[in-house]
Amino acid sequence: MYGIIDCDNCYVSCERVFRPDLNGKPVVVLSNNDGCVVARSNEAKALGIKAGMPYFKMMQQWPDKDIAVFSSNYELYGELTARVVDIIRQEAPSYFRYSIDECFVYFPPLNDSSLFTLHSSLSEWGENLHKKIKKWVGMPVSIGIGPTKTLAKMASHFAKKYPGYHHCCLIDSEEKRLKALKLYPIEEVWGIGRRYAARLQALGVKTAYDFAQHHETWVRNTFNNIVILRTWKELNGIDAVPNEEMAKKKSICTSRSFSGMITELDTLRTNVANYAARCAEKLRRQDTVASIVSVFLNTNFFREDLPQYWNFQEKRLTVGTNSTIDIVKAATEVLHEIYVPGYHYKKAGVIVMGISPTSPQQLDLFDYNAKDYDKKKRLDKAMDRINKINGSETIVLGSQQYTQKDGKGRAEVFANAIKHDHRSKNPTTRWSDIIKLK
DNA sequence: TCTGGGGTCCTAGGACCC
DNA sequence: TCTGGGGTCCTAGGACCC
Repeated sequence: MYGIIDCDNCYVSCERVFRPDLNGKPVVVLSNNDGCVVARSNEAKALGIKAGMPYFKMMQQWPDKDIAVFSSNYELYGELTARVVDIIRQEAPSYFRYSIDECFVYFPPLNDSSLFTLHSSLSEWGENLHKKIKKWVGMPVSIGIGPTKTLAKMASHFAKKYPGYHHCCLIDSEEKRLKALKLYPIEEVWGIGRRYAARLQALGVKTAYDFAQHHETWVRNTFNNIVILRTWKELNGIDAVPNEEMAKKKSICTSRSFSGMITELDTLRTNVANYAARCAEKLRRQDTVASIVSVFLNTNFFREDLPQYWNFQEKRLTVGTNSTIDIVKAATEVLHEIYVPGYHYKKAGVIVMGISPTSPQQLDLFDYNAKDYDKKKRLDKAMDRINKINGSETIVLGSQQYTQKDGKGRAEVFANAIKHDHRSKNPTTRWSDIIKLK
């Protein structure tokens, strides 16, 4: 059996941990630059606020509503969800984290597990886990349990929707499985996206049950696609979606939209240097190196009145690296190749690929600077440590600093202007934000 | 005025190998 | 008249997920 633990309205719930006064009120969390709505409380959903809706449109549509608005604060969300995972680790025989707000657990056959000497049933296990996470972290979760991951996901939606389940829904019989399938719209099935849903509906498939009832040959012939076939099997109770071993990432991307638009190469270069440095940090955190560094650049697609430009290029390195200096250098070189003056740029990003383990590493026989490998490694280690203790970007490369000329032509450093007008504090990660009790 | 930021997997087709 | 049989690797594009 599989279980999935899913944080309810994750980002909103994180914000409410330190703002209990917002319980029961409409709350939304925005994307970077306060662009779109990415998380909504149940009250906000009830108002009709859609996921992905631009913030300015929400304000136009509900100008007078008392809606609490937060800029995204990933430092806070990352820390609180890590606490949730810590509890799951203690309570589950084995688990794998699927996303920032979801975690799968795997239950071995019943008689093999001592877990069930403590809990008489799986649903009791789930209800207790919910209580513990709510009490210890303040995060509400929904738990679904079923014979396949797809059915567990389905169960978690029922747990979310119907209070009668006490936050945990269990599909452990043929009768329950069929009942759940009949109540479940096809477009909400895990693995069925917009395109497949439209095709299926056109073929008369409205519910998960309609789909599961079709013969395997029909699915094969209609879609000729192994992914959707797995989903069909899972709905029929056959374990088919491979368990991800939480492998190391095969590509790592850091990209941002700018709050305004950028025309100057210098400013783009500073941004790209920062994204590259973030990629290097992410590589080091999973103990890997990359041998391909790529950069993309685009103008504002929403501005049809302006000329449009998009480009992407990569640089292949002889030796895989996770050194901030190396990756920033490579990214900067690529940027110079794709930058064309005269356009108003809205977004840039760095993607590193060709990822392999840090060791064993093939070095370059003909590289005269080989002695620098060690130096750079120690430098990165020192920087990572400082940034971990004192907060990210406490120490950066010079090329990462945003500067502008003052009246006398001297460079002044300033903070990068990603818009975060409604950002909450970080009481769990910043000394300056610690909550004072009276 | 204002529109996010990450990832994965599969398939078809082309280039190449013996 | 007749023109084999088996592979691998890479890339682009399309689908999906959160």
